[in-house]
Amino acid sequence: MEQDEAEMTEAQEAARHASARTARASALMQDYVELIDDLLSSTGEARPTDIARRLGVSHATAIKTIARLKREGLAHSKPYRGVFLTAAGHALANEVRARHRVVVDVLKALGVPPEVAEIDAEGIEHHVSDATLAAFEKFLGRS
Amino acid sequence: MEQDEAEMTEAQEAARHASARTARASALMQDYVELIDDLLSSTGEARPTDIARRLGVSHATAIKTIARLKREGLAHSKPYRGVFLTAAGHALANEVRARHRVVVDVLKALGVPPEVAEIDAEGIEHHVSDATLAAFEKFLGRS
DNA sequence: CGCAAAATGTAGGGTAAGCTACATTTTGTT
DNA sequence: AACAAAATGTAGCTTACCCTACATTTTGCG
Repeated sequence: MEQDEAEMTEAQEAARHASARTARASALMQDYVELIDDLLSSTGEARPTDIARRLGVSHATAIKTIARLKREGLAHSKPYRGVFLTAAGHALANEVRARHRVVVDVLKALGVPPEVAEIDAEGIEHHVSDATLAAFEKFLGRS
Repeated sequence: MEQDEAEMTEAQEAARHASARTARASALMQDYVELIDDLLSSTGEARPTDIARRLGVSHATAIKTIARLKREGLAHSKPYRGVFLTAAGHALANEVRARHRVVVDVLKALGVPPEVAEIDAEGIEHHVSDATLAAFEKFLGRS
């Protein structure tokens, strides 16, 4: 019994870490999709160079990651023609942006300075599950 | 002017992303240190196999990461003799644990179910800056 | 138009973190 | 003491993400 419980806890902890690893792995994809969506709606085009500059990486890195986005069906592009999102990519962008906004708002509501809230939200948002997001929304609604 | 402001915003965004990347990179080290500290205080020893099982990775992966901890001055060990933390490692573990607890408490205070709070905190805690942590503590203190 | 600058793409290298498979050492049991 | 099982360590492979350096294509301007 005790052993069963101990193993259960251990398995749960392993699952927690696995979950965090998965979130870390998809965080970059989400950042790219969100940024591409921003660029498309604000300037009409998303060029690798702009993406790279906004993310603070070299354009070579951006191009490689964009290739991965394409492989995963989130974006498409033709050489020298800018990047566009697929329906899946666009949907993901919307989800991510909504989550981002809620996280920033919650942080600010808790007294975190706005600039700091923006910075921290960038990392936090990728680890906020649906259940937590729902709680955040409820909290904001009645605060 | 407008250009300066635009560049400023762009640089800030790049910095935000750089910051998130750094946090992601150190998250794993923190997880290891926290876990090793837990194992040492609860069972008196931290063996690679136990660490691997608790993190949900193969023992080979755990051993490689422990080698990195040693390289970074956070831990030390001799072959077949378990892992121990340096003073720096121990200090980091305490910091990380405190942050973890505060994050879990804040999530719960916001209405996130306890089990979910534990899971999400595992990822979130690594992105909580000192300023945000301070705000969280203040919030908990008066809630 | 033609040419230089900007953007894009490609090649190749580094580190980190994961894995499986195999080798070695230690532990524990008979 | 000897042997099997468990733990530990090593080797080698994969993928991701970052970089610099170089090649190619497009763009824009004189």
